[in-house]
Amino acid sequence: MPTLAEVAEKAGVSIATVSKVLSNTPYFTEETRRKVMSAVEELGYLPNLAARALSSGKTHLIGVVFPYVYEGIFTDPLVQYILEGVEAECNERGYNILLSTPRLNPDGPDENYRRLLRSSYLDGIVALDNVPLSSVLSPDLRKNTPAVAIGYGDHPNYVRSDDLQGSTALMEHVISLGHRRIGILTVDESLHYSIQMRHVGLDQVAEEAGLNYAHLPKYDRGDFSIASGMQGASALLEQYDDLTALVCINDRMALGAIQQVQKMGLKVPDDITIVGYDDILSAQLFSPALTTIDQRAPELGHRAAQMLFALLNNENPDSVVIPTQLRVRESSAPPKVSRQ
Amino acid sequence: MPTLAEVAEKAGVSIATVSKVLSNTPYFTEETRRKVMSAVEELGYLPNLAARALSSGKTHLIGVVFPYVYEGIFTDPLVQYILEGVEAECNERGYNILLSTPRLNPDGPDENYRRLLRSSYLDGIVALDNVPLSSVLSPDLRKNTPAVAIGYGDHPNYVRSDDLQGSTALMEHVISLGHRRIGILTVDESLHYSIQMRHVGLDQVAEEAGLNYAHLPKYDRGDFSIASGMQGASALLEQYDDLTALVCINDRMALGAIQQVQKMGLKVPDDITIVGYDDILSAQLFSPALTTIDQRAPELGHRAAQMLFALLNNENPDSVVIPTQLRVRESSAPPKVSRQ
DNA sequence: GTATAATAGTTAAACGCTTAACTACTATTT
DNA sequence: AAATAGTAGTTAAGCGTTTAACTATTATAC
Repeated sequence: MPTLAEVAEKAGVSIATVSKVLSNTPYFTEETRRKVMSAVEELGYLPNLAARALSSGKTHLIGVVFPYVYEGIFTDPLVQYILEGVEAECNERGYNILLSTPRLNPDGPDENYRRLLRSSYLDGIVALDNVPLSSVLSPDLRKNTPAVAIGYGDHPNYVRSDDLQGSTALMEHVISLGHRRIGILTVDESLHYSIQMRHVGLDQVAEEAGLNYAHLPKYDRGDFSIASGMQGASALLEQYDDLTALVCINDRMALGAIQQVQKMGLKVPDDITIVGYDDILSAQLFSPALTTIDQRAPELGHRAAQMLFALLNNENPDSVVIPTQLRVRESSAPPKVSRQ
Repeated sequence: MPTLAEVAEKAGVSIATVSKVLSNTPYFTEETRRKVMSAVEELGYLPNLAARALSSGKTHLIGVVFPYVYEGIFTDPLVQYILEGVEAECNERGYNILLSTPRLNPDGPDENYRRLLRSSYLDGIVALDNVPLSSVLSPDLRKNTPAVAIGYGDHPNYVRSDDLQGSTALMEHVISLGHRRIGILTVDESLHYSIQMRHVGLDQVAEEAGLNYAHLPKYDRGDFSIASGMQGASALLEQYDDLTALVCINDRMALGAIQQVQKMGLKVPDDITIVGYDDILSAQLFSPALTTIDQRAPELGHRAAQMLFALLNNENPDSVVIPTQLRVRESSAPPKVSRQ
């Protein structure tokens, strides 16, 4: 690959002049520009990005971080949409994306990841940070690099989906339909801040309606998967056969639950209401179509990236909470009089 | 950030010695190692990756490239699985992923992307390269960097899904059920090599069964979306109301087609058979569950990455064609006698 | 007891760029 | 006409590594 020096020689100027022309720093003539550009053209010169990074301290690389919280993390719709949003913003500004998916150990994210972050090789970071046990953006890790968190970690700059408002709307919907015997299908809440927030929302609405949330039948050994939704529904209904509604912490578990109760001979929503959270593609396509919460994930990625670039621009952007949208579809209905 | 020089000073040795210790290059005493390591520890030294890249010529960065062929490219299941497979392999070897999603213009991928590739900043590239109009891995672009293509571009090293075998199996399934009046829902084949291959498979099997493929009713203005599947089904059935089967070029169009024919009062599969290609999550969950082709996308990513690392290791890996698997589900059945 | 080889460490060049500091010249101001 | 400011370009230092070439010391061979 040709270097600045070769271009300079061919153009008959110094390498500083070439650098100036290429970076449009003032003080050169049109004549010089032409000489330089035609030398660049002829040689097919391209700047060496490593050298540029070393010299300028800027890599034009944005880290996008998703902790590896479960197998198949890239099939998580949240991940897809965030990636899409961040990519769009970066592409527009000529930045590249370095994708990192650290494995989480009890003592923090993996070594490679920690080195990467602390080495300040990245110009900025957007991280999905919702795992209480091990933050991918702890103060120690992010101190060298501007960062935006998507989630509930304790960061100065964050973008969040309004899980409280979403779960509130979901539970209000179910209760306003007339349901009182409600089962909850969820996961270990220590896994996720946003799940914790959803619980808070469910709890508040339940209490307001005179239900003791802590005493509602609960299956909390799910892992977000369809299979664990089936298991959960099966376990709950075996023990509490009078439930008229199942509120699920995500769509995949809800879809599993629907399949399971149908297998058990119940009709959704006639015999039992089932609702989810996320509004994945299958939620609309499934029969019955799933009542769920759209957390508008594409927005999360866009806003997070915009905030990061504002930060890089030395502005002081405000953190953002993005409201969700209840999608009422076919899987929820008032309880049957006979089972009520 | 502390540098090698500071570590060297603190440890009382030269920077070359520190470098040797850190890279485990022979010829230092245990005593020296201890001094160096404790200096590293105390200062919290981390290598400057830009400097390392400049000096060594290796960035430890693998480019993963998906051309931006349509909006929402990251929700494409193929993309997700490939990303997942490549990430797993890179993570294991301590490489990072640079994600690039070039926009395609008639005269090639966008400028930024071309500069990135030709600048040889990446140690290697895995690219989804299936767009005839504009390769993201043309000889000109990849000449500086080892690369593996996923797709049908003319590359020395590639991984492909066996679209010919997949489409053959799909069409054989439909025809062996007894269907003769078959409609095809597809997209402009100039968009995609793998779509072209699927057409070839459908064609061969049709001809073998005595059907003239070119004369089969065809809707080819789809764009992979559910909506275009609905449109296509509607358009075809309006003109040819005696069709007993619709073969769709991907699952999302197939799911759209099913919804459309149901809306028109037809039952799937009783009145009409509909099959897809891809085996996305919704294909299993949909009711009726979709008969389709599983192209085992996770394998594509894994194999491509393995091949790339073999290349980096100066081996001569063979290109790979990965067989697909027919998934027979509920949406296909023999034609009704009355409509046959 | 000398030649040879192996070990331990240092020096300094190289990677290719950015940019502060400088020179030299021309144009403007007073 | 001298002082000042602006323009065009050069020189050289610096970014933080890696690594080839070197020196110095110690061990081994004969």
